[in-house]
Amino acid sequence: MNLAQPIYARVKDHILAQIRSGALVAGSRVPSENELVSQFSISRMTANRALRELTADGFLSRVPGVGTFVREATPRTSLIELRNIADEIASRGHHYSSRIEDLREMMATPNLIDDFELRATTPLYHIAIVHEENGMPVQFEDRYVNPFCAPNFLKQDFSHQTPTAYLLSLLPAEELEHNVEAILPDANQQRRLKISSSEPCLSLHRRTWSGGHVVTSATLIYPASRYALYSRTSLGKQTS
Amino acid sequence: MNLAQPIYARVKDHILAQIRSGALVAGSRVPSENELVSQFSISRMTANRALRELTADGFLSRVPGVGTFVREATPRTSLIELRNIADEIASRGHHYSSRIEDLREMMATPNLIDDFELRATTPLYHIAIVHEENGMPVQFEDRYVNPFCAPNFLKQDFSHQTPTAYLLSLLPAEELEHNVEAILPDANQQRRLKISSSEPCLSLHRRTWSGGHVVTSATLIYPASRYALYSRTSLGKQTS
DNA sequence: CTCACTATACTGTATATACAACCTTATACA
DNA sequence: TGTATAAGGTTGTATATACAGTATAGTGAG
Repeated sequence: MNLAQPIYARVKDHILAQIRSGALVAGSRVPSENELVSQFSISRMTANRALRELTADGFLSRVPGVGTFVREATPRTSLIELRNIADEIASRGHHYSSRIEDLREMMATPNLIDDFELRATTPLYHIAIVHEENGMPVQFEDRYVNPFCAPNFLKQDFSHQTPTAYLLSLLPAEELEHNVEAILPDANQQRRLKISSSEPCLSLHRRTWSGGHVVTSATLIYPASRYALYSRTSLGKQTS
Repeated sequence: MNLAQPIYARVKDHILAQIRSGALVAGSRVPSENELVSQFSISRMTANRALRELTADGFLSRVPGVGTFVREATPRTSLIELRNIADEIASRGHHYSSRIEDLREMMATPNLIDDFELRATTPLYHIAIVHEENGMPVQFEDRYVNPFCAPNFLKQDFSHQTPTAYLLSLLPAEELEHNVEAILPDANQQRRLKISSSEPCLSLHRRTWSGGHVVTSATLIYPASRYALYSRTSLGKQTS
């Protein structure tokens, strides 16, 4: 990928890494712009940009004349946690199985170039897999993976480990994007999920970031009669 | 209002106003940094900041060597935030209207007793309202409200303030529960949302807690063709 | 006509500089 | 002691400048 990362992005990563590692906890003071200037031998405008963007992203809070501080961990929880469907099914005491329909390398289409925030077409890995609960299809997973982030993806045995579980074991998910739609299944989806054309489905599109890269982009199809998405969230504090 | 607004913010507002007014539509080219320099007699760094922040906010898309363009306005609802649909529609520069179909007191049914964690049947307030964007129905809201938490609910004028906005102004949301399903609309929903029986819809059921009570329980129906649910989440720390 | 090259425009980043506004602390003065 | 003032550090904004990378249009050679 991009080894020549911009300086301000390296400063952002440095501070984010300290937050994630626990070296900087909520309320901690982060280095001032002038201190960053000395530490990294950069100009104050570059330090300013790094801190300003981290503030816009919700990680920091700045007070003129005082300093910059780590914000309370945002009370936002993803509606859909990154849960492993195999574990989920096992936790209900049911039997999990899967059927892999496709597993190969392919070139990124224009849509995928957008999805992965690429500049030009590159090879991507693709997997299509049907997840089954007691032999009944409950989810169709259509996933693309960035080879840069998971070069050995194609060599994995996905009959014993789901793609989600494998990717999570490789890289921490730092950012998630979800898009949920209601759809009617097309012919292929009807066949895969053994449902009729009149049964609506949830289409959950998820992108996952790690280290500034889009690691994977997946579309998960759930038949409405067999699945719903659920979340319960406590909001520690009210955001302004 | 801040009368002494920074220059870059004025430039942002100027471009946003053009997008909202329709002078700039999706795909339109917005002035280049150098053109903004001439128009506003500012430095290129200031123009760059305005365009860069509008891009980060999702309004613009920039291509090095080519130009800056207005992005497709995707009507997306955050999955997790409690956003006001009227504000959301207004932020797209569209006209919000609503049609109230029901507003009255009623006795809790067994299902509602469960929903509100009650022990016996009690009076509840009910509102049924169709939200419209530029005259087109985009959401049907079927909401029950705990009179204990909002005793004056029935006296409000919900043509000028949505139920969500009113309840949020009364009480902070401390806990949220979401349940998302894909459904096919029944006859009533087809009529209300002006859709066909074969158009799938998202059904979002939300319960909101405050002060240990269930304040409100609402079912929101979105036609699939007009709405999708969206969320993007930064994970400061890794969740299990 | 085709291909390679060039000029141009645009975005992206980085720096040095400047000034304003804000807050805290130390100092001087009454 | 109490108060006003000054100093220094911090964020916030704005500018001028520079160079790199990318895409496109045009130009000229073959």
